[in-house]
Amino acid sequence: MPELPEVETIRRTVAPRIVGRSICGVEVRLPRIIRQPEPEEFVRLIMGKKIVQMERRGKYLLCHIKDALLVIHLRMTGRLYCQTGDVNDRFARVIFSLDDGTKLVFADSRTLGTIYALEPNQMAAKSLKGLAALGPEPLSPQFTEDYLAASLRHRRGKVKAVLLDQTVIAGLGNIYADESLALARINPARPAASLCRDEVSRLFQAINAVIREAIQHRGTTFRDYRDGENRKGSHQEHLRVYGRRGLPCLECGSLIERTEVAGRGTHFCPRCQQ
DNA sequence: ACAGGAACCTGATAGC
DNA sequence: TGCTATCAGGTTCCTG
Repeated sequence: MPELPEVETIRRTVAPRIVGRSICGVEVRLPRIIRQPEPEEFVRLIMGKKIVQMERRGKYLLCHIKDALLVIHLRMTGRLYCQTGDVNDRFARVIFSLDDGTKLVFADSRTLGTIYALEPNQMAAKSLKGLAALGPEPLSPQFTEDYLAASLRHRRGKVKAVLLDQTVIAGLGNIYADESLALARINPARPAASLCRDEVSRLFQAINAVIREAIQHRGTTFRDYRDGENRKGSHQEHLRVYGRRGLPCLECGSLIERTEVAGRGTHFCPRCQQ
């Protein structure tokens, strides 16, 4: 499940291989991946254009192309990687050919991923709702302890639900929400508004630390995730609670439990996270 | 306005 | 062994 650290790792590995190149071919094997505009118009809009820059916002990848913006979201099982030669991947859904022979492959077993192309006027209008509504990035100056405190204070839901809300913080998903709460020693089911200032402070530090660590480890590969060169990450070797049901807590030895919170599988230490 | 849940999807896995 | 039901979770959409 690509979250911020995985998408950032993909950006870092893909960008050097595509920035400065021009798109000379687009093979759309599964048209419904292309959400906007219609696939034929999509191809016309980006064909022959030079890729100027690649950035990430939350879990979105933004390829700035001359006079257009290519937006990619990997959702659950999407992958984006570069290769040369024939594409044998049975899950390849859209393949961009570049003018140096590189192929940029969007592959997705579950086909929930989405690709958009925006024209300059739409880029200004922020026509993609989810992208336009994103909250601040962890590790950015806009994401402060005061902001997190305010975001939690006037919420009635559970703290984990707030962490998963992309309009509050951009880029956290199920893995890093659980990991952040574990490091902060806060129970995921706690009402968001019930956290005291010290807990908010710990959570703020934990989110930043977890995201920073995970980027350093080039993301978490549970099953599907691969970087832009089709390699696995290594952060799965450093997880505190996610996927560790029944295994001992690294702090206290209690067995990690798995429940459901905010409609998601949720992992926590019953002793450290009261 | 906000919270909660279903729908979208299909490969992997658990259970019979 | 082989089949079927269930699970996985990011986002959007719908309902209360």
